[in-house]
Amino acid sequence: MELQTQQQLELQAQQPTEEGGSNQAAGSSANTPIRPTTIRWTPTPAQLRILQGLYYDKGYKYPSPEQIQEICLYLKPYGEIEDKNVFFWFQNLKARERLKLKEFRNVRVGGSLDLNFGSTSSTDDGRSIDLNFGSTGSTGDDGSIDLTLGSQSFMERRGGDHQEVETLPLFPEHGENILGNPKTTSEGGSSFGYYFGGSGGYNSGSPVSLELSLNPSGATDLA
Amino acid sequence: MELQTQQQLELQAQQPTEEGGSNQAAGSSANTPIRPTTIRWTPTPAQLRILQGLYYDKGYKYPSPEQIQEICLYLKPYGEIEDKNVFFWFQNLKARERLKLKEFRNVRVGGSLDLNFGSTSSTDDGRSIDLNFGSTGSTGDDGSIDLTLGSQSFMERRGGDHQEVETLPLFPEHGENILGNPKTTSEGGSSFGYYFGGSGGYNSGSPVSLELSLNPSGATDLA
DNA sequence: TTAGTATGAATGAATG
DNA sequence: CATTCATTCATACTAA
Repeated sequence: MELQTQQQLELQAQQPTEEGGSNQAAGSSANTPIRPTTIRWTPTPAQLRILQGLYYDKGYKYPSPEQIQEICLYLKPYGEIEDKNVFFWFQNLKARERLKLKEFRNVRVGGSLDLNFGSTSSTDDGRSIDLNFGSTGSTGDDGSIDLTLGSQSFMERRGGDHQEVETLPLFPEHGENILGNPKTTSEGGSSFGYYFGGSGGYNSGSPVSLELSLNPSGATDLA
Repeated sequence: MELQTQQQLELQAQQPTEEGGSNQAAGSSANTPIRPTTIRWTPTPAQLRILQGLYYDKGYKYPSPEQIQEICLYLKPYGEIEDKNVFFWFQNLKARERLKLKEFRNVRVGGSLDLNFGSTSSTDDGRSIDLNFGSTGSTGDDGSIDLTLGSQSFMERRGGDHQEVETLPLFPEHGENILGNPKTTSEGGSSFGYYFGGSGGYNSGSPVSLELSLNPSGATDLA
């Protein structure tokens, strides 16, 4: 892999997230006699299947918090799970797919590099998660390199591969009001656009004489 | 009910990150061919403590741009930092706290999760896990959701230990705070229990009167 | 055992 | 303010 000098100079205690590690779905499957010493959540096969089904089959790429919760609740019977697990699961899956696509493109340009996808090493039997790349438009290998991704606004916005897959009847929970002109958010608050813009004095009449009274009792603040 | 074994495992804290060594020293240097260490800002422990102290202890949830600058200036000696870092930090913390709370509040789930994707199931894949959930209150455990939301869910703060923020020597304890809610949490440091000021922006001209006394001794930042 | 990989978790950054 | 992207760390799991 493209493992670069992975140096961790600044390490921020990333830590435990006191969550019960108990997994082992109370579910039906009797397999997966995993050790009960799981710190982080590990989706049970059933949960995984369902999640993947939602993502791939149903096309739920961007579940809202409400949906996340529903999914979580639904998955509860299949094993210990929390909202954040679902949340992260979707986040990660999206991120990794995007990652792969990006690498794929790079590889293609470079010439022929070996990339070994697949081999998901899925201990599970059934479902094979096939990652279908080249979802964006043509994907024809006719040699025409069409990186029609550019022309993003001003700043470079990452891959513009938003799903927009299809309009499937998602959760019948509540109709999302799709306003044609959702520009109703009154801005002007703390958008801090001036940080980037760098222009404008923005010295509005907010003379908050904010004074930090610090008692630097020991700058070399021992950790 | 899913009774998760609350096994508080002893987490080894990797390594005590020295705060003094501010990362990303690049920038000042003319041109370091070396790989720029860490593109994005990573708060040093000291900075983190201070920020958390401001947020939790003092209750600064909506720092004005001016305040942000002050904070940033104050944090400078503790490591490389910019205004936008502070801004983002507060934004993110607020957003995530809110999300966290949202999950709690949201106890109302229709339970009508419409995921009927039993497609590849074929006739029988060996597993007897029913993937058909209907909102029709099936007697199964899927339809009936137990609203056992007693435990913390979704994005809990990392690390059970909230660090020793309480001994924040800086920041005068003025009874006044930006939003008027002197949470003044005790040593607990639990962050819950905030009120929503509304999306109207913070109160300009906040009564905060901190005194800025930058300690010129940038010794912390060992060169 | 160690190494490598897959992936959960966390968070800074950014956009609308 | 909400949502999402990107990057990184930490760990579960598998292979050599």
